[in-house]
Amino acid sequence: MANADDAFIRQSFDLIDGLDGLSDPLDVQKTIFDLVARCGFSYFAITRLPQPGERIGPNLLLSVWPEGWLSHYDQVGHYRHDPVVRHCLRTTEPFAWSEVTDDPEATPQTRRVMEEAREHGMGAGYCVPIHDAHGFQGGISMAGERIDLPPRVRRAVHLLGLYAWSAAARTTQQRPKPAGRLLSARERDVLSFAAQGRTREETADLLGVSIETVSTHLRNARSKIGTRNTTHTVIEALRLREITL
Amino acid sequence: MANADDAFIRQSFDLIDGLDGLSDPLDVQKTIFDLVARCGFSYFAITRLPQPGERIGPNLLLSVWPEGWLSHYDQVGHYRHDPVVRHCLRTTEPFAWSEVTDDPEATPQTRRVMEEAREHGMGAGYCVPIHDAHGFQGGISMAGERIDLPPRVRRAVHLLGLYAWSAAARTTQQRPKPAGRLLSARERDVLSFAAQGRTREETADLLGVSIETVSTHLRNARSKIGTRNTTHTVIEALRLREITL
DNA sequence: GCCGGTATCCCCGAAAACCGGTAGAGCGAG
DNA sequence: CTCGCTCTACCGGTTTTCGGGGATACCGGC
Repeated sequence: MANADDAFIRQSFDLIDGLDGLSDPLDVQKTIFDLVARCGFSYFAITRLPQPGERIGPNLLLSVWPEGWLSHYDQVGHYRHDPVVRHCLRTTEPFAWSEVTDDPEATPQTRRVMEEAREHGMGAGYCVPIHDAHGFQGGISMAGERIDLPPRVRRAVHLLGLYAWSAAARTTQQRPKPAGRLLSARERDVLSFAAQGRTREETADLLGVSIETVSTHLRNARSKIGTRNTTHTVIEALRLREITL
Repeated sequence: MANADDAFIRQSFDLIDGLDGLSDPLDVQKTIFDLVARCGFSYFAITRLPQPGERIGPNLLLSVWPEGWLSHYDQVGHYRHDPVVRHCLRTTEPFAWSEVTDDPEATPQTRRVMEEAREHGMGAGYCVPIHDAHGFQGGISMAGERIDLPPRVRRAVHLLGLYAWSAAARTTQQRPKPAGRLLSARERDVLSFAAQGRTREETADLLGVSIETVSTHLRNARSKIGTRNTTHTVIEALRLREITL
């Protein structure tokens, strides 16, 4: 049995090396599904974290998922109560669904999500949360009637999930990489002053420009980084090392 | 050779399973060092991300690191220019130091960090960035005169890094959590949300209190820390380690 | 020469944050 | 049992920021 496990691990590692070369998302999907199927899973899904109010549907990167379950899931709004999603926000380590269903503070809605999943042929599952420099980003879930993963296979699945995510993200979305510096010198200036608690007016005086100019710089910085207000922008700019204290 | 690699992978997986049982940080350190030494590394360090303005020193969790290099690193303020740290903010995948030193926009300071590292016996290194639900948290670096990691060994090291981090964080932090003695718990809550770009109204909803209460907390936090507005307060609270990202 | 990015400036209405004062309930320490 | 702190909540008025339009000018690259 241990030999079978090691064989699986070897295969996983080979597959991970192979993922880099793929450019068609369907190839990635097929490759991953072949492997998770060998662990006894019938389904898998790689998904981004939906924005508040958004549905899961448009955020699915790759999936082999029960017919109807996804639309039902979105329709009912299960996302907000899904204990698996909740747990992803708390941990970086992969976990079996069964580990989170006996949550002490489980609500009726929470229980309902899991019951209905079972009715769709997903009585058990395993989830790998994905985090990056900006926090929780999504996850990869595998599901079937029942699962039985030996510890070392779990590790391999963990690693597989991480690279599957990268491959899925890479092949399904063509995003212009802001390789170099994201912000202009002036934008960094105004954010530095903002970090010191300066108002736009003060910053304008200190830089010798008008308050509208400062506002424009702040606005452009917001839209570049994709933040919601100045505070958020300053924090993110700090994290991106665009500014220092 | 492939057999040696597989043997290493098996060992790594066994070690990962064993980490859970350890409670003494020195055991963790010894176990990890034994393994990384087998890959040809002479040093390793597991470190948290320092808060802005802080030094690396107090944030090292576990390390076997060249004498003098750390203090020099802190003294010179290398941290702010270290290309390895910079790269950790952009990627979740492990990388060799050599991959980031030929950065097109390398500054003289950046180059100096790497040159001085080489003089301390660390001509090459490999780094596994660590991210959790709150973003970039730290990393584990391995270094030596020269490295040569076959792809599958890299994967194993990646996984090892993730679990080594967990074990290091678990065993080393005896947390006097009331570290934040200046602000109240609620004040820290509202500042954390503010750091995420939430409005007072959103924060009020999320905390289940009225918007006036949130305003009061923000006001009190401002007057306690002596800051000028919310942005300033968040930045200072971060520096004071009252909140984390 | 055109285009994209940058830097500058302008306007205006809506939304949010700030300010200062007030105040009851709860709780733990002295 | 006070005293102090926290958490909660409200009010009215002022200041600041946000959002979405504009505009002009410079510069560098294809």
